[in-house]
Amino acid sequence: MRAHIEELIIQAIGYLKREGELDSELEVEVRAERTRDREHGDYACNIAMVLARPTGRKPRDLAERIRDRLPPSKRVEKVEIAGPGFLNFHASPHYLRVVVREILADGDDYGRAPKGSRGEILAEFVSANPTGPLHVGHGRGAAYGASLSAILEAAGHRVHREYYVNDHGRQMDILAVSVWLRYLELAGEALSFPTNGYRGDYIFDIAREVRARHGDQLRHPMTTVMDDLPPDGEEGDPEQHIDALIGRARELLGESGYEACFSAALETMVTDIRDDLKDFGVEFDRWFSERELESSGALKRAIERLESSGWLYTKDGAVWFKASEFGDSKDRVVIRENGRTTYFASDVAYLLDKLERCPGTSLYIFGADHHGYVPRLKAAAQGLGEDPEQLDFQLVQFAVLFRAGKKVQMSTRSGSFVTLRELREEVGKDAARYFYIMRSHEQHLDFDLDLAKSSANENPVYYIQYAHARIASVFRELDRRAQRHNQAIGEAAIDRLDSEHEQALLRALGRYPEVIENAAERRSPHVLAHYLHDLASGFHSWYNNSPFLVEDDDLRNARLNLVAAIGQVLRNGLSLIGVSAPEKM
RNA sequence: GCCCCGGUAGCUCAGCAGGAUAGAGCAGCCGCCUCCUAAGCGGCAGGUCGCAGGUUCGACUCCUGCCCGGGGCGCCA
Repeated sequence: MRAHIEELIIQAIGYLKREGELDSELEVEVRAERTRDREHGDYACNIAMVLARPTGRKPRDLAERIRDRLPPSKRVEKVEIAGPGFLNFHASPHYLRVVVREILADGDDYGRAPKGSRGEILAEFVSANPTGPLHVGHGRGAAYGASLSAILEAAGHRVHREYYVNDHGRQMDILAVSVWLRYLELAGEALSFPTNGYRGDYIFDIAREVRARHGDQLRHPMTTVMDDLPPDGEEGDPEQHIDALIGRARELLGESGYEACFSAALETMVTDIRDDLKDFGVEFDRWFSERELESSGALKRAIERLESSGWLYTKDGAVWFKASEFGDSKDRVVIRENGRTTYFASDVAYLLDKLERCPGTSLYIFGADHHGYVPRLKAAAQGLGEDPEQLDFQLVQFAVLFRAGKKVQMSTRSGSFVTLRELREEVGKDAARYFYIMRSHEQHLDFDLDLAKSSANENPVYYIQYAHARIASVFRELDRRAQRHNQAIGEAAIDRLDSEHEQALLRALGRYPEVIENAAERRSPHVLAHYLHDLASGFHSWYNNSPFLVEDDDLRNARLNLVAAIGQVLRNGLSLIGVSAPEKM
């Protein structure tokens, strides 16, 4: 509808240009917007005020000229000029009639643009290191990424969802060693666990598995393990200690023994994360392994590409990328003095791989703490000879849990953090998904656990779900009365929906496709969450105001059409944000 | 020091590609179940849109500076 109105105005201006009323060179960007006040019709356009300056004419005069030239439209009842020169468009009854029919006909597809009608997007999100279970911070990225991906898809984009698995670096080695040490403990060795090791209980679980599979094969006496290692903790450097321990593990276990610990840890963690996310309604098309970048040659290829364009140089024994040439604050090391590639090198390789596979947009969804990556990845894109505009970064701010009005403290190292799984078990998937995205992702989130768990009216999730359940219950009651909903009769009598509540609901339903579009463009699922809350509110209000199951066949069926349409839109919207639409509560 | 978010009603937040009287939920107060689920509805009350300049016919929205809160700045991952 909005696009339709904009088109009408563009045509009107075109006429005026041809008639010489307006300078044909004049550049105009027409934008219609939803009015806030019903008094102002349904859509308003400020184009007359915008053009007043360059043309040196009075806005109201211009507005009249434009109105006179507007092509007729069945969807527009009247156009008024108001205030300083707004063009106010009132939707026609015809348009409102069509809305319900369209929703009932399209069903689950209502509000969905044709697949592929917009560009292709590769969305990467979560990508948490597989060194431990997901915590509540990852939860927000997961909920946001999944909801946004679904919305983008509904808006017509082709979307690829990817999780980048950091299965390569030092953290993974530390994880493997942690597992091995716990294994040794289980085998009966006495040891003091390194300060920087991973301490969570899940490490024991993995160690038990390793032991079940390999028995005592990987056992070495602690005296050998610790022999001559730099000290840990207070009197030493924990970093040096753990690195030496990694070296020792490789030495004693050999390639295959070490790999046993490593892959047991990796597989267990990735599987655990995958299951966790699946239960959260978050699924990926691809789990992209960092190690694959090396084995597939992508890493080498990316570095060569930077090299051949002359963006690499050697300093202090390391190879650097001239990121500062492209606006990054400093140059970045690609190959370290010790010959190993950096994490950044993998990022560049993964980026190259993404751009080769997806010709559209590479969407990065990061935690806000990663904002420093933005300039360096844009620099990388340019260094590769690609367009940095293809990269889209969305930074998700932190979520802080509150219980009984107090902040819930989290500490990652100790292993006593609140996991996503725990959160899900406590408040449920629906509430968690909704709460995570109900606020703008650019906004810090106070996650109120008590509110999320509350089954009272203050909980917005239940409020929306309740509207849907009530709708289902209306049809159950109809059934109980042995009556049938006749859509055709309702459609013929659609003009009977003339109360304020009904008119407002028709307008709200018609707005849904624009909400999807807007939420997609702004990368903001919260826009949809708010809309659904609004729609539910409109429904509850109507529900209390007038009965649906009335004697009058025409009126009853017309109202049931509207009720069914609202249920459909609630369902469609909720499914995009991963919240269920219950039939009963 | 530099960079990124935010500062709107008592609380949590919408609104911000400039527009017509600044919105919602919660909390507070007052009402509504012989009726399709009261997990609901109606009403009242509540705001110097952090502060100061600037751009504009018009600024919560854009620009600059400052103040306050959160986060980030590695040959770590």
